[in-house]
Amino acid sequence: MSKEITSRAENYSEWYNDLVLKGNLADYSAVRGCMVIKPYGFALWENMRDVLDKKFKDTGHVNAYFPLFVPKSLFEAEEKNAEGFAKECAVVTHYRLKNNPDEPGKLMVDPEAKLEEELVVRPTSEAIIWNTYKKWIQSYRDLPLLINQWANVVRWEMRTRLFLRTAEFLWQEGHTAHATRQEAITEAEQMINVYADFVENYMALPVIKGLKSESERFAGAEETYTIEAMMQDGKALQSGTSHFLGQNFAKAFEVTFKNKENEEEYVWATSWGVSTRLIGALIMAHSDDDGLVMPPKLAPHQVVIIPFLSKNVEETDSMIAKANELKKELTKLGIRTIVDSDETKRPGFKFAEYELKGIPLRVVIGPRDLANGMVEIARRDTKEKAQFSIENITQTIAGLLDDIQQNMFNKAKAFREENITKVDDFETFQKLLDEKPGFLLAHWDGTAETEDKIKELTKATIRCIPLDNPQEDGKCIFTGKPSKERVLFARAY
RNA sequence: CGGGAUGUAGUUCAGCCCGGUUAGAAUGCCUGGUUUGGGACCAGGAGGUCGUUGGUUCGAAUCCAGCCAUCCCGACCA
Repeated sequence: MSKEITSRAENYSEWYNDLVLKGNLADYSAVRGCMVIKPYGFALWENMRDVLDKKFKDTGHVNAYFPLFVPKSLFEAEEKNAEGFAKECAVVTHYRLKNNPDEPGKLMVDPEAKLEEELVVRPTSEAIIWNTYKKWIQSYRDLPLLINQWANVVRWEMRTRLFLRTAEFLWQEGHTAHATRQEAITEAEQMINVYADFVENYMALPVIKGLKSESERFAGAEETYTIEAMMQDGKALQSGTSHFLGQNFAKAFEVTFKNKENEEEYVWATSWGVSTRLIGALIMAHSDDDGLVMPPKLAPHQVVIIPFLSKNVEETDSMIAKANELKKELTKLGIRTIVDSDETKRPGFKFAEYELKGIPLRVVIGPRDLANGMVEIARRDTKEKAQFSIENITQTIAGLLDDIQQNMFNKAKAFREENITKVDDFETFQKLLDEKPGFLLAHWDGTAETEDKIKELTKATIRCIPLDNPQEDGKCIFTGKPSKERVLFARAY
């Protein structure tokens, strides 16, 4: 009532904004293009971060932290990388303010305090990190160097959207150095697999792994691996990337090592990252017109217990005691549980509120059911309500959480399968994009010109060349030239 | 960076076209009471230098100009 959500059918992007704002994940700030991540949204990010961080450590990586500022001379060292990001860099030019003599009480940039060299606020950290690696790497014995950092970066985007594209965002960036080309490629592949595993098994969102075409590749990379997920409006969202950087950065920053034969060699590099954008993906993939739907494995709260309260103080106290007792048992099993015994809010209000927040399970403890040894459990994903015996209730709840996790994945996967189409002529290709948004598998002649033209005409881009792609002879959908495999096209966020 | 819009109570907005005593509503908040199995009701109360600077005027939320900020749609991008 007080928190009306725009329906998906009515306006998909307003629906998305409503969920973020009314679901208490984030808020607009006074800073252009920058959002405030609220406690509920940050708790979600922390859960994602914890899982990923463990996966990184399990694959041999360690965390470190590098500076926010990159001197311009370092930033420009790797030309392609610099060129790719130049248009969206925030730059620090001064280090001091002073009182404005013309406007008392106001401050102005002190022209005396101009920096000798401008500092770029990192849009990504390759430059500062490779400048550091130069000092750290001398011998093959120093390799591989496997470092990750959790950080914020700034990209001065023209147009921003909560979580999907903000001027400042949080992410992790792994930067590794290797002795051989093959080892670096193996690392880049390993990390895209780590991401795919995370997104599929924790976010309950199926992804397509693939390689970026040359024009979609990361600036400075030889090869970019990507995972692409489908949102409920059929658009693609790039959810994570892992780059094989070749020796580009090693050469730009002169990072060399002595191999066992005492020969000087440039090191091989990778970098890989995922950002708070994943939160946007999670929202758009699973939520409905009643609010957020959180996958149990990442939900800040997995279970909310609502005891029914009445005028009968004794009865109310016993309901609250039961609720707290259950919470204790669930917490012991590692299930994140909250109890809402707020007497000033009616149940209906609470139901709506927790549905909006997307809490996977709602357990209602009331005198009526309890008399029969039952509690009511409602699941957020299907909206089903049912009575369950209070005996073994913790097992029941644990089982339901697993079931929801699996169901959400299956549902998202079924939706994706329904909306992937093989297309063999351009007319159908265009028609489908407008009438039935989704992913299109089509033949492409492999040239950037064709890719550009298709993009210009349809706004669809090549999301990736899927890994393990079946090889089949065909003709480019646009030019008719021969092609060996289909690539994935879609409109994207 | 082009196009569109907005800025008034914590929030969403009305009032502005056609200037005039004390700037309204809903919701939220506080107090008291009745309620509580799907977004309760009654009564009382607090809360605004109308984004900002300047101009016109006897008088500006309202008219004019500048500035600032935010949102939406495009192009660009994780």
